[in-house]
Amino acid sequence: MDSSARHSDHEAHAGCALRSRGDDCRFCGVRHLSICQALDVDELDQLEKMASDSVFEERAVLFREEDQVSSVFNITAGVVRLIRSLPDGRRQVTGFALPGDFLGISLEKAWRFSAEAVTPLVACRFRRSNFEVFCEKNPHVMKKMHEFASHELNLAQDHMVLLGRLTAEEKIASFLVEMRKRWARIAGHEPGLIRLPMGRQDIADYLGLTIETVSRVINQMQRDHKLVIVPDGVRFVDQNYFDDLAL
Amino acid sequence: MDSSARHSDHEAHAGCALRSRGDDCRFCGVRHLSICQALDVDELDQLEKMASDSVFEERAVLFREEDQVSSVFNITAGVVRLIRSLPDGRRQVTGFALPGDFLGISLEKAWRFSAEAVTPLVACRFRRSNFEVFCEKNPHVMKKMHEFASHELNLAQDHMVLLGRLTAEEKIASFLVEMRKRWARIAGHEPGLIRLPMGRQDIADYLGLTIETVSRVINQMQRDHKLVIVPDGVRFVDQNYFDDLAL
DNA sequence: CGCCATGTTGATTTCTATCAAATTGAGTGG
DNA sequence: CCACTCAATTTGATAGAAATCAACATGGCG
Repeated sequence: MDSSARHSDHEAHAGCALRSRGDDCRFCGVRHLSICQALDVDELDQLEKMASDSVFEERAVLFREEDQVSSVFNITAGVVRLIRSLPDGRRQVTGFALPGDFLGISLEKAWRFSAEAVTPLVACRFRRSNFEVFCEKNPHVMKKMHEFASHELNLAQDHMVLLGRLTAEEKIASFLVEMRKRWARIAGHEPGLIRLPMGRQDIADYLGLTIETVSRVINQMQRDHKLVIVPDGVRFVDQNYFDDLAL
Repeated sequence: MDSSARHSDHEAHAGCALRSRGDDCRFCGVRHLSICQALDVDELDQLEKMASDSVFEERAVLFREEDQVSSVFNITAGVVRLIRSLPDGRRQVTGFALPGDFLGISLEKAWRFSAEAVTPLVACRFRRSNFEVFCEKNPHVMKKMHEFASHELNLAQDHMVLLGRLTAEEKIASFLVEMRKRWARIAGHEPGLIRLPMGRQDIADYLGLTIETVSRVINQMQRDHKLVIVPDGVRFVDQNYFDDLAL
């Protein structure tokens, strides 16, 4: 859609060295992480005809809770926050979508959460109606969708334990370990730097804490020489400390 | 399998007037609520050959976290608690399975949570290997499975908001409203009595609270004439109060 | 250089957990 | 039928973790 999506400056902002899909699914940097890993060359061809690259600025809204699901997205580069809001303004961030993650797994008519770009974003976009037909015509794509949904469900249950039963310190440690694992999977190796492109408020809303508590706990961890805070993220100093605390 | 499953005393204990599957899926009391609603007469026949009624006593363990998934279950009568435990004994109840609910939607090799009977229980049991083949041979069964998983995912996100952002009072109100809705769907009408077959500790572990807080909040609601506590459940007095507080 | 959003730090409050004890109630056996 | 037992629940007193309220610092950007 927008060829600037492939420019390296976008990728740098997105906190991810992966290329966007560009014009050819076969060269897609996130294919091995995404729903597309299930597809053979022929299916990939079909899918490519339906796909368009879509670029969003930081803070852009991809869709809002209650909106009709007219498109589904495969994140190519950048980070998205998924938000459920209460009428009085309280927010729960139910997850962060990273490169390779898919938005629209549920095939329901309306979104049940909002999605906002945390960083500049590139996403592979499909019209929902086309995508649904594609799924129903390819049983093993449907199965892969179901596997993704099952995986999401497990992650959601992990997160319930975190929200319901962990202390603030354990929540932060679990979050940092989770981010380290997810970036490692994307990069293909354990990164020295744990990138945290989302702000403190987003982390707080993800962990069921306040921004002050998030700030205090992370800064206390630095004072205790468990990590160092660096621009755009943190670096673990005492790996064991985190592995012991994390869920 | 065990014909005593259909005796009325079991059903009374199970807190549900529904009949078990018995020998014939066509007469199953929870069919319209369950995965089986998607099946035509022929598929129902195939499924019936794979099914066996399975009875559990109160407190019986259906399976534990990490166990191989050798069977999947469709709850016919009674209530199950789904539990994730931390090494130090902290527990999070991730959900309660009621009649019509399916355990084993994810088709992974190992369970990610434990399941224990809260009441005497009747479940329709399938060997996992058979069931998986059945799903893959019937694309619209796979689709129905995926719809169930998507629905679970939405419920999980609702629960994240509850755990992360609601006060104790709001959590209790939301829980009671949730139980009222779920029993209403099963009974086919709004019940006067909201059945709570699970103990206070289970409710606490579901809501991320302590047993003392659950007890205090419910009893305070009674003192404030918002509800009355009755054997096996509660009865709403001030419906508006709950609708206003609930998520 | 100064503005505004974001993040940090400090003081205090509040909600819920914790610790402790009393009460209820279902099931058991005399 | 009633006393007894044990688990579940309720209630009370206190402690503690995180929220709230309030400045203050930082840092990117026009």
